[in-house]
Amino acid sequence: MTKEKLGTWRIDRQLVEDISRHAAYGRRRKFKKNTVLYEQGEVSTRFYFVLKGLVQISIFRADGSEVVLELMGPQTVCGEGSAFDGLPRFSSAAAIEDTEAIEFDTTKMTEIFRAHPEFAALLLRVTSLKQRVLAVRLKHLASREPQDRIMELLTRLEDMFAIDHPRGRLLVTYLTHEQIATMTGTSRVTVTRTLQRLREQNRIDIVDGHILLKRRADGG
Amino acid sequence: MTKEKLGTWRIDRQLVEDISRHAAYGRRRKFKKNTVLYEQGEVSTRFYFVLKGLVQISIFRADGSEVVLELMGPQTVCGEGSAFDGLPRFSSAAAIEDTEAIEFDTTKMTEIFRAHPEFAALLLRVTSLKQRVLAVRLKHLASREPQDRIMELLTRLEDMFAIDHPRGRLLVTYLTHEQIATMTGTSRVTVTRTLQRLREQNRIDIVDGHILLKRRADGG
DNA sequence: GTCGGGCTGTATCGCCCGATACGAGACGCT
DNA sequence: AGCGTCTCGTATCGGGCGATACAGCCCGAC
Repeated sequence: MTKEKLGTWRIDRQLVEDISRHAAYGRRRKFKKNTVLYEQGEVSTRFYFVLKGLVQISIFRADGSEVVLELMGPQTVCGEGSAFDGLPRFSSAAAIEDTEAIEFDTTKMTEIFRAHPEFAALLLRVTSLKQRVLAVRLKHLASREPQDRIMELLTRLEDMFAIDHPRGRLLVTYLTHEQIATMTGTSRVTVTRTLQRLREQNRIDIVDGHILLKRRADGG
Repeated sequence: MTKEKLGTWRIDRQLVEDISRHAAYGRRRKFKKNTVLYEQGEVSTRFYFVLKGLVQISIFRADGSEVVLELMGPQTVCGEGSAFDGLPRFSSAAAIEDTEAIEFDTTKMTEIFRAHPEFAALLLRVTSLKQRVLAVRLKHLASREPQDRIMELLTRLEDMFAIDHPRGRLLVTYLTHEQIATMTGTSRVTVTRTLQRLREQNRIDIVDGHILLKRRADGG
């Protein structure tokens, strides 16, 4: 249970059901651990609805360094951005666990939309949600303070993956400091230092290796 | 001509024509300078296709500081993110010039999509393009180096708004150092210093107040 | 057990950014 | 001309982050 690998993204149950209902427009595919779904730079009209496993979405910078955008777990959509705007992939997707996904192709989408306009609305909701998360991340990354950057990630994970705990909310997702560093654009050492500082500020705690976001602003 | 206020966003001509063709689904509205199109936090199903003027999209952080996402000039779309996912606006939009726009409402969209599936595909292209730009910005904001952050903005503006010049590409858009600072999450002083450094590195030049991106890797 | 690898916690050092302040120049207004 | 406003350039100072290095720990492999 502890340290089970989970994603950093989730969509609401209704949306998942709605997408699943349209699964027939795509085809089921399997990706072995450490294989690539798509690669930054290539042009493709395909996108994916992850059913099982874990897919790491990352952007490689000109100097070769990697920025991890998300870890997409089951019931998430990825690759739809570049599939719909027709431009080269701006990110790479690699299965870091054995993965199953439904692969959709946008080339026939206009026809599908005519018969099933609700599927179009659905996809618009998904791309809009992604736009939102990216914008919110950007808001925090605009700050140069590591604490802002890291807390943004933690609160986002709280929204998606936390369970209740007597002293607050416990993050089910397990991430190493190294992973947090690549997702927040800081160094590993700074992540350690910052988490330490947050503990001193009584805002978080570590329980069995997992991060606990303490309830705030209550006399305790 | 110099210092005319322009936006920081543009979409290709074909996309503009396609959207204009569907203008009948919305209604024309005017916004006076310094009025608000929508505000962060509110729930709304409306989005806008700007025809004339200039709209500043910004996110306000918890401490009150402002991160400017974009300046949307004519022939750009804004507000579609929150209009389609149904969640509170993650950004605010304010007309900083007298502005005319077509206001669309998403509530009747499923019906429209049935008759005009190409309109759905169009909107998906637009949201996907926004997702792309946000992701690319994120890639650079992940770096803590002001030079990366600022160069990202400049090259993006180059793609959208530069004209040819004997020594490189001249940015038509005029931005004060202060504006660049709020868009890149740095301080005004650092923008000045960084641009100075870029001039010393012979990567940019200032021509008549406008930034010139010098041609690179050519013996000069 | 023993070894090795991955992760976390610290320490030191250098550097660069942010905060702050002030002056110069451009421009508009009266 | 005189004034105010906006912008850019530059200086000082303090702090904190990145780079680097190393120690302790856990855990799995053998």
